[in-house]
Amino acid sequence: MPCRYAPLVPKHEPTHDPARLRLAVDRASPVPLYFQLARQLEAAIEDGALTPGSLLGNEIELAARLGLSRPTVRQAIQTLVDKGMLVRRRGVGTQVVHSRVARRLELSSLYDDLLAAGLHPTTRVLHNTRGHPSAEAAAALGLPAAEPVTVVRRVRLTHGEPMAYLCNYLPCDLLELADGQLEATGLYALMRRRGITLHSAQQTVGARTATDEECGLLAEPPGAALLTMLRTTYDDRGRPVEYASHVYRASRYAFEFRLLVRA
Amino acid sequence: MPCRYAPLVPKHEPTHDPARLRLAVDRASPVPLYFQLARQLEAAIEDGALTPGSLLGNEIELAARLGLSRPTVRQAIQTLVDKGMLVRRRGVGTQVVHSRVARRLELSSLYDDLLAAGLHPTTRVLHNTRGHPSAEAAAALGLPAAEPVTVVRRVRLTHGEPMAYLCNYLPCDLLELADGQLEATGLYALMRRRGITLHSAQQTVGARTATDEECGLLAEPPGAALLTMLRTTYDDRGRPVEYASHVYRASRYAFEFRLLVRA
DNA sequence: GAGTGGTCTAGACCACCGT
DNA sequence: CGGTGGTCTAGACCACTCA
Repeated sequence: MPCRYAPLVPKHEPTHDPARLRLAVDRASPVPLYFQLARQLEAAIEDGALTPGSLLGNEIELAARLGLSRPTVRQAIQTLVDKGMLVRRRGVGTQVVHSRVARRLELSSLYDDLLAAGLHPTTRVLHNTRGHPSAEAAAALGLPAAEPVTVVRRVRLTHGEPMAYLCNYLPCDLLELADGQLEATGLYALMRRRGITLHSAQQTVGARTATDEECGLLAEPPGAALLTMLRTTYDDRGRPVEYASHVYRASRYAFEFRLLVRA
Repeated sequence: MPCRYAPLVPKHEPTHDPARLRLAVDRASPVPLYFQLARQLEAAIEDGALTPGSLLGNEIELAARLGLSRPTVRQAIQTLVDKGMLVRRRGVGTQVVHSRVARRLELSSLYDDLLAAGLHPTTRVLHNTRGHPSAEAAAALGLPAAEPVTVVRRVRLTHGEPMAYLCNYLPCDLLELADGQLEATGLYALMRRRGITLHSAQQTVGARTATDEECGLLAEPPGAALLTMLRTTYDDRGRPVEYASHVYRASRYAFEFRLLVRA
């Protein structure tokens, strides 16, 4: 058999007829119409009712079928295009992307990720006091080096096994952190609970060999490779709200994420 | 001095008057109006004409001043919100984000990144033949394990110093790769040149200690920590076009990127 | 209550794709 | 050439924030 790279969609025809999709919006609902439609299309793709490569049917017709205006339908489609689930081609149509990769792009909390993965995360608080930040931490937070900050050092475990060693620096009047809270949940959840809206983060991911102290904390043999992450997190006003220096056991953790090519 | 976390914008007033911004669109230009406006706002932010925290002025007025409709102005603003440069708040206004972090989110080519950083990247091709893929590579590309693929192994250097060891697997009828081309430029540039439109990628970043072979290729001492990346790249039709297994010298390379919290 | 962004409509013309 | 998405208009009403 020759080495072929056949297109996955030989013709631009819908695999299932998208006209048969059960789509309807509820105008009495407080949920925006474009959002209702986007959710239904997303569900149809995940259920397999809209198969990869199938065409969606043109926007005008879709709008007429649903009793919506075209801009509203476009807005719904756009949100899925932004998520990478649909692709638009002028003169062709809107097509469901083939790859079924997990969507992961948002700023995620390690605790929530582990919880969602069923890994029973727990936290051991080593340190939770005011202290002076390192030079990088002060610079990242935009504070003078003499200004004290909240310093939190934790070991994160899954099923009782150490997974990561987390150092975090926060402006000290941002929120109060009780040890009990830090053991019960993640830092981001505590920040959200205090009305802080996270907006973006700058991350640097690297690797190095573990120090003796880290080997002890993480139960790794001497000379083990660790995955490192430095992160500065900003709220929706653009204020830095956290500087983090984390190390992960490379034998038990890796970063997984998806990138979209921006237009 | 007490530990204060003063808001960076004491009052919601523009630091510079955005009404004085020199904004104008050219209706004769083939460039979309919303895009022209977005570019000008972006430039104003980067120049400092729009200072972090300043308000943009309401959309209605901005539209009137430019002779545009409000949806068009909204579209321009939305592109900058998506980039993380602006923040909208209902009842308040549209505000320039404070943090001046580099925007980096797109799927990037190592070669282009190094070139842009002035690091004079070069490539040594170790291997460029058809061969059988590993099980993971075949699975990632959606091909049977018996199907031969193009296997490319390269060492990437900067200023003559090894930086990374790159193994790539491609469907073999996707494109022809001459050694000379691989030495002169990056793989993504060659793919684009062949009309392949990259769309998204799934990446896994981890760490491990180097093997003896890798130490030799990368001029690292035994037991050195390496940064590893596995990547599957898809084109705009959703077809997998590349599976990559890269290792980077942790002493000379780290991944840097920015995350936005999705709404 | 005044002002803001969030949503929505019913049209219009253009640019690009494939046949 | 017909059909598709890309862009744009001139309004409208609502929800939220803040004084």
